[in-house]
Order: sequence, then C-alpha cells, then structure tokens
Amino acid sequence: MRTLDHPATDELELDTVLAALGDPVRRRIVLQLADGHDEQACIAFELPVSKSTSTHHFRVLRTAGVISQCYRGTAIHSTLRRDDLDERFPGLLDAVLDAARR
Amino acid sequence: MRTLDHPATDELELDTVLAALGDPVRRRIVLQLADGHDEQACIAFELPVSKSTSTHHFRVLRTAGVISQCYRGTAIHSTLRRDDLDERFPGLLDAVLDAARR
DNA sequence: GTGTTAGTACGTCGTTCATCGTACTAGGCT
DNA sequence: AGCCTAGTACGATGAACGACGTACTAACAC
Repeated sequence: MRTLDHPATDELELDTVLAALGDPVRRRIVLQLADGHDEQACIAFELPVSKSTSTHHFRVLRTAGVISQCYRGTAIHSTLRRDDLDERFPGLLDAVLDAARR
Repeated sequence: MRTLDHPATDELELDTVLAALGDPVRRRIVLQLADGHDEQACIAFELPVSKSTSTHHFRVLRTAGVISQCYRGTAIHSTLRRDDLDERFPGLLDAVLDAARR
C-alpha cells in the first residue's frame, strides 16, 4: 500500500498553514471538506482547475498539515485535521472557515 | 497634508487579508502594533529588512485593510484596525495573533 | 491478460512577490 | 535659507508559485 507523508501536530507551522489557506482554490477544498464532503475522491471536488493542478493543491494542504490523506484503492480519502489545527492554532481554522463562507 | 487610501470595512477581502498576514515580516509588524507599540514611526519597528522593503510591507497591510495610517509631520502613525477586522472576519485576527505568539 | 480509473512526476510557462539601492519629496527644526 | 528625518517612487533581480499538458504508475474490474 502506498503511503503519504504528514507533518506531526507539533510540527505545524503558521507560515505554511496560512500560505495553504491563502489560496482560493485550496479554501474551496477545505470548505467542501468541512461541509461533510469528506468521503469522495479528489477528482470529485468541484474545482476550476485541471487534474494535475488539483493534485498540487491537495498536496500543499497535506504537507502543510491542514488535511490528512490515505489511499482507498486508487482513490484518496481526504479529511480535515480539525483537532490538530485547533490544538496548535486555536480558533484559526474556524475563523477562516467562517470568513470564507460569506 | 498628504493623505493615504484605506479600504472601507465592507470592502475587506479574505484573500487580501490572509495574504497580508501570511508574511512573517508583516506579522511581526502586526504583533508589535497589537502589543501597544502604536505610537511610533514605521522606522522605529524592529524589522530585518531595508527601509524601502519596510515601506512596501506597511503599504500591503494598509491596502489590505489590516492597519490604518495617517501622517504626523514626516512620520506616519499606524494602528491596527481591530474592530473593522472583527466585524468582517470575527476571530480571525485574534487567532492569528495568538498563533503568532508561540 | 486488457482496460479503466485516480492520482503522480516532470518539465515549462508566466505571474506575482520580496528584496534591494538610488534618487526623490514633504515636513519640521535651527 | 539650509539641514535633517521619515517615507515614497522607481526599476531591477531572483525566487516562489499557480497553472498546464503529457507521460506514467497503482489498484481495481472484467
């Protein structure tokens, strides 16, 4: 089984996380994950970019520690790392999600 | 008297604000402002960059709506737009400040 | 096996951005 | 007037980034 690297909770960096959340396409992914669409493959997200660009954004989110990903067959299962983010940067994710929903 | 442009509260954009807060030098400025150092000229901030780069960062913060600036003689007086940011993006500034202080 | 599907690797292109130095302006002080 | 100080304008440079297409791999279904 293929594996994917994730940073540990105490390795999360504010710079990286803010950079990850700073892109509108990535916020769109995070929003869809937050709204419960976390049982679908990357390709099923509605994004205005190509497949390879989509891969790029998912990887940025993962290496920043915003989401975690694991393989399910050929597809990838992504989830928001809510608890980890809240532990390290309390309130940040919720504030961004809140702001993004307007 | 020279004047400086500021976006209205309802014109603040999440993208721009996140981009502004995403830079470590600018977060340092914001932190110093939040900690009460808001009665000093731009040049008095302790920043690891040149004077012209410093001007650049202050302008990014102002045009994003994170700070407001007005002339006091030749110097510029900068303040955090706490209330405006809280009105438009509740909790965001505090979450970032909190995270930046670790 | 073949074919299909989901995602990756890689190289490229164009844009944006942080940084700088130099030359300049506006306001205050003597 | 002359000088100093705080900040700006402008142009240059190099790095980072978002976007793309093409060619590839891994897992599943048949």
